Amino acid sequence: MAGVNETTAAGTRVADAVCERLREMIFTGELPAGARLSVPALAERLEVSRSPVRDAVLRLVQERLASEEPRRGAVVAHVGAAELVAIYEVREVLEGLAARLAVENAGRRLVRALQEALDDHEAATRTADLAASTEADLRFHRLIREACGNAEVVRLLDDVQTQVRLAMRTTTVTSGPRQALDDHRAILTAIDAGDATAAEQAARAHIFRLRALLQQQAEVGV
Amino acid sequence: MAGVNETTAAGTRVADAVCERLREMIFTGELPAGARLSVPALAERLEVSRSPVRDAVLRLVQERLASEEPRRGAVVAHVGAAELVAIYEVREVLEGLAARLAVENAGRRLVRALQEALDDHEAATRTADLAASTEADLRFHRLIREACGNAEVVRLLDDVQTQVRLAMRTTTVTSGPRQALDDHRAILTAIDAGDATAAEQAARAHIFRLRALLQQQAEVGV
DNA sequence: TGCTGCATAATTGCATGTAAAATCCCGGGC
DNA sequence: GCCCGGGATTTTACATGCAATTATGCAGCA
Repeated sequence: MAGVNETTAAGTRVADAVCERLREMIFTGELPAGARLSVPALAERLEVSRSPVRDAVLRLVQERLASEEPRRGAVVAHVGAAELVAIYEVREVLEGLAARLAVENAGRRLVRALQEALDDHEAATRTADLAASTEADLRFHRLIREACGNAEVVRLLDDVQTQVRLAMRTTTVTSGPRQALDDHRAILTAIDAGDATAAEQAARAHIFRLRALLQQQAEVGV
Repeated sequence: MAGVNETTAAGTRVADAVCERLREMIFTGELPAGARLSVPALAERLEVSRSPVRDAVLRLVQERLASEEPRRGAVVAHVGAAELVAIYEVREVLEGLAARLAVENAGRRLVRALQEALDDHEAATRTADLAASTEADLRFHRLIREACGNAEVVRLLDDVQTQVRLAMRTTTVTSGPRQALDDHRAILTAIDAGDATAAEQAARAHIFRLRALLQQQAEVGV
């Protein structure tokens, strides 16, 4: 029942399924930050042998969802407020770059998709639908980075998002939804106008404000 | 003889030694881009069993020194001109960020170390000592990123440098040494003046020019 | 109660066996 | 000459065994 009961799709390795399952367990909190990732224990729990579990845990370490010390095993990584701030400093310039490149590479279709995400976001905020609001927010950012035409940027921002998700499990971060909407509108306006520099500035300003909020909340938390 | 003849230091795993040895083989060209990383063959060559070799190859894949397709093994990654340009777009904003943070965090000691690196770079350029010139160049950039106080930035720029080194094995990139010196002087001047914005701009402009050179050479190559 | 030291148990990291799949080699057909 | 198909060979990915190391539990002592 608790096994890796995936429909073994073509070319699927057990290690991939285990890795995905472990990610899920981490993000749902089933494996909280600091939990030991014992290979034999997980192998029994997931009803597979130790080899694919070992591979999966090593991958999680590489992805920094887990941290390890040699000969002492791996534990679910803990992303603290300080690390999150550092990540947001990086995110600021990467989102700025993505917005600039998106203007240079993309066309009307992007603008329409962004407008739609923004409308959904607005509607979800009005009805206080947190899940839909978060989804539309994430979609807005994903549309921009996937339109930027730079695979490195996409990969790095995906990593950033993963780390942020992990941090959310321990650090509470409530970004003001109204501010985010205003920021997104400014970004869309710049992209719509074809102004790459303005888009970069607006995207950076957006993340800058989120980071300021983070730091503020971290200080209160301390 | 060809084995992993490391002095097995405390806490050292065989897999670590193998990973380091494989990196070395990749960067020296002993394993050229596209070469298959056959686990049994490497295990025999390095005189270890297949397990640590497997772990090492998986890590190289995660580091993107190798690429793999499921069930078809891994090969040494090939970083083409297009990928390198994408990497330099990212590098531009990251070096800019590092320079800005360095101004905000560091003090006189950084300025002195940078001045020294710049002097060495200048001297090496005058005597046409390519190795010393490259070393001083790399040192200048390393000093800045390690002074920035953001572990994420350091890690990402280290990754960038690794990818660039890998690309150098296939793509020839000769950056104009005089331009680099001028750029570095401008960066140092801004840092010395404590002007974070100017430092960010100067660092970005430096990488921007390197990227323009890359694109130019790539076009000639095509 | 709280700490120390030892025996037990569990885990890590490496070695090796194996089925299924991919690659390679080579002769035959067009 | 060039492409296709079939069998031998290699390789991958998983399973499992094992020694060294580390964590754990527990008795004894202050």
